Amino acid sequence: MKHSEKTYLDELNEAQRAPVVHTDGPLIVIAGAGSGKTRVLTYRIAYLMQQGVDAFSILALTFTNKAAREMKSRIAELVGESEAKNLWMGTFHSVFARLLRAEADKLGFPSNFTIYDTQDSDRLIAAIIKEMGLDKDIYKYKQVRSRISAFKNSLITVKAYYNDGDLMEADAQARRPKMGEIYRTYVERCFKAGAMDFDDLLLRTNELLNRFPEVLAKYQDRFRYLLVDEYQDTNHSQYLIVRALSDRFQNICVVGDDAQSIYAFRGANINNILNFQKDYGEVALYRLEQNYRSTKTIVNAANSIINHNQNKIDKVVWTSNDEGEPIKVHRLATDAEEGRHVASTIFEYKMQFQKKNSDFAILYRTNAQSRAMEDALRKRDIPYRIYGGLSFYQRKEVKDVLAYLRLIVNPKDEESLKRIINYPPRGIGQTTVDKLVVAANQNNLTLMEAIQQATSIQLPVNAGTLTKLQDFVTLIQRFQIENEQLNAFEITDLVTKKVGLVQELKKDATPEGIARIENIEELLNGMRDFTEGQTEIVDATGSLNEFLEDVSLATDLDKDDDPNSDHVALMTIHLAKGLEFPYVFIVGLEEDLFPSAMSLNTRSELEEERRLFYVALTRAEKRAFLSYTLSRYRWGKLIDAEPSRFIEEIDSKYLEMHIPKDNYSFKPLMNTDIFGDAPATFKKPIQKPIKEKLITQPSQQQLQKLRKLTPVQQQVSDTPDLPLEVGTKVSHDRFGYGVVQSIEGKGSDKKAAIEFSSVGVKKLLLRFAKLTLR
DNA sequence: CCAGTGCTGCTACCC
DNA sequence: GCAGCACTGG
Repeated sequence: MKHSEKTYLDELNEAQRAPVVHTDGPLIVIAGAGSGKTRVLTYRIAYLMQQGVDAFSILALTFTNKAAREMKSRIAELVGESEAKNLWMGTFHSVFARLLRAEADKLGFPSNFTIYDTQDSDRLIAAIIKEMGLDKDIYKYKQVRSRISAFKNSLITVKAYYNDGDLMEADAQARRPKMGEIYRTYVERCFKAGAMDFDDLLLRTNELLNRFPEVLAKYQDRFRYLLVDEYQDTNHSQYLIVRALSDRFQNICVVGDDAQSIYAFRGANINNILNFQKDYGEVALYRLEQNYRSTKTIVNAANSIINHNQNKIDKVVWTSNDEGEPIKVHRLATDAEEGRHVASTIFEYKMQFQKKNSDFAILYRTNAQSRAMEDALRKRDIPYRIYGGLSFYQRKEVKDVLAYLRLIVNPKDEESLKRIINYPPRGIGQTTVDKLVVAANQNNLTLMEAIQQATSIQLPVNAGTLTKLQDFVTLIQRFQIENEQLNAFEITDLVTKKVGLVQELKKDATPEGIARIENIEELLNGMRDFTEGQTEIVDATGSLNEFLEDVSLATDLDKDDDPNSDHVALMTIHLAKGLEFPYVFIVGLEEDLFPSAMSLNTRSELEEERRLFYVALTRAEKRAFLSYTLSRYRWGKLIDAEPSRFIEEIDSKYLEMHIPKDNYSFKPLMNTDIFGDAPATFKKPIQKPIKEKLITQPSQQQLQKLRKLTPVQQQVSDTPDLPLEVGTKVSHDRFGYGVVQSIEGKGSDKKAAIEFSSVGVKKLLLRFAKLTLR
């Protein structure tokens, strides 16, 4: 069903409508959190199309593939599916990967080039450092990789590096004078392997547009309308691409929020948004300041945080929503306690207000914090899903399968070959691979070619090894022939069976081993869905090529949720950008964790952490819960923690503090200053006399401690956090086994109707009933 | 060449 | 607390 133009413009407020109907020329939309910025982008595209702009000439760059998909399907609702299909929409990386495949030959790359992920890059860099005989303790591959990445994101090519005395000097000072050589070798090897890393997708696009004016002209002419979401998070390389493409028509609309810029660490340049008005002439500026997402309390609390930053564009985010509930702040003794507290609060809210699991999100600064949360949720039988972390496609067993597929598609791929040439073991060891690499480099061949020409280049291996190598090449070549006839699913199925990957994994009967086999099965299922899903799209073939492209740029967030599953979401704050949840827990609000210890050196880094906190808080619609601990496990050790400065930065009138007095005793004596000053860890803590609603039932803490001692059967009591809900199976001393039918009342009056197999339904006052879970 | 063991470094985030 | 890697003995 097509909406008429009027209908959907009516769905926007005045501030939102203005940038939607301002079709031509450069414009910037500064959009506060929750102000409907996605809506503006979506409707703007729909509006352009209704004004007669061809879908083919619109390019929209989003921050995640998921955002692109959602926007596209919404546009399809507005203007029709067949039209929306022709839009170019996606992340910078996926859009320009596609463009590069079309133009790859100009840069000397095969059109089916492989995309190296971070791990591939790391392995290649580590190999190069080793081959060059450098000290791996000085040349740490991760540091080298991130430096190379920084070069690329600033458009510093190898040549530019060698022309820049300061850069070389800096590396020499850092005792890494060979940095340039590593960089050069890395670029050469990627090129020879027909591979691009993530940064190359942007760097090579710039190269393409700079070196080939006719290519630039072609795409300038094609993409007459550009839209860029999350513009505050673009890096220099992305900025230059946008700049180049929009240069001719200048119909460019960028949307962003400087207060939500959280990716400077990976090269994002906040100046891109701050300087937009200088970069283009006659820029129209629109502000979206009304927040539709959150309560007044949350919006104002968030404002009070961000006001501590110096570097910002002035804007006032406001809302006409309800006042809402104060933000709760809890102090817990340990990370495990924090987990239990979060889990029981979720449980309590679910019971009291009939909430779904998906109404809750737990946000943390680092992935490592998920464990304590998981443990607690699992004990409470609360379904959850962890987003991010090690993504599915990065798991070892999955990458092994993918390496076969990548090698079939692109036999030059060095990293994939090295990964699987002896997996499953086929008698080709490290020594042989080392010889192969040397021979390939000396003769300027790919590894695969070096094997094929082993005799003529006099590869120094014995006859047995040579046969094994040649058998491997034959295996891959057979697959290549098969691949011409088969779709992605069929070829993968064939590979896993023929190579015996699953048999190899079956040797390991541990739960981890079984999980690995299941992952491979899941990969196959995913591929089946992919191939079947592709049949509707005209120019898609369901080929392995396309699948691998999708996979290398997929993120964990992109994986569709099963619509039937209802779970609590666990993720880092970075990942939560752009999302919203009724109830949000922000955990681990401790100095050195959040703000991260690595951010404390400069003001700008600290300000980025603060923006990160702003992003976290503004995810919440109804209520936010903050917590911190007095000690937590980090790197396997229990370390002391002090409350994050960010808590103090929130205007205290929005807070409700829950600081139990008793768990001061958890502080080790060591931390008391022997000279009698206040303990150093409590530098002006959070005990200022705020509208304190201290916990009225001290039993809660005690109970949690009690539970810790009796983990087998939890004693049910009258605390609001008891894990009882309709359907809970319980056991009673006298009546035996039963199932909870309904719950009424609260506090000490809470009753449950329980159906016992022996005596039928009984209504019990939970204060007295001695129930245990079973 | 391979399997088992000990050591290291990580935990800041993502396409 | 764990994963990935290097080293070593068979």
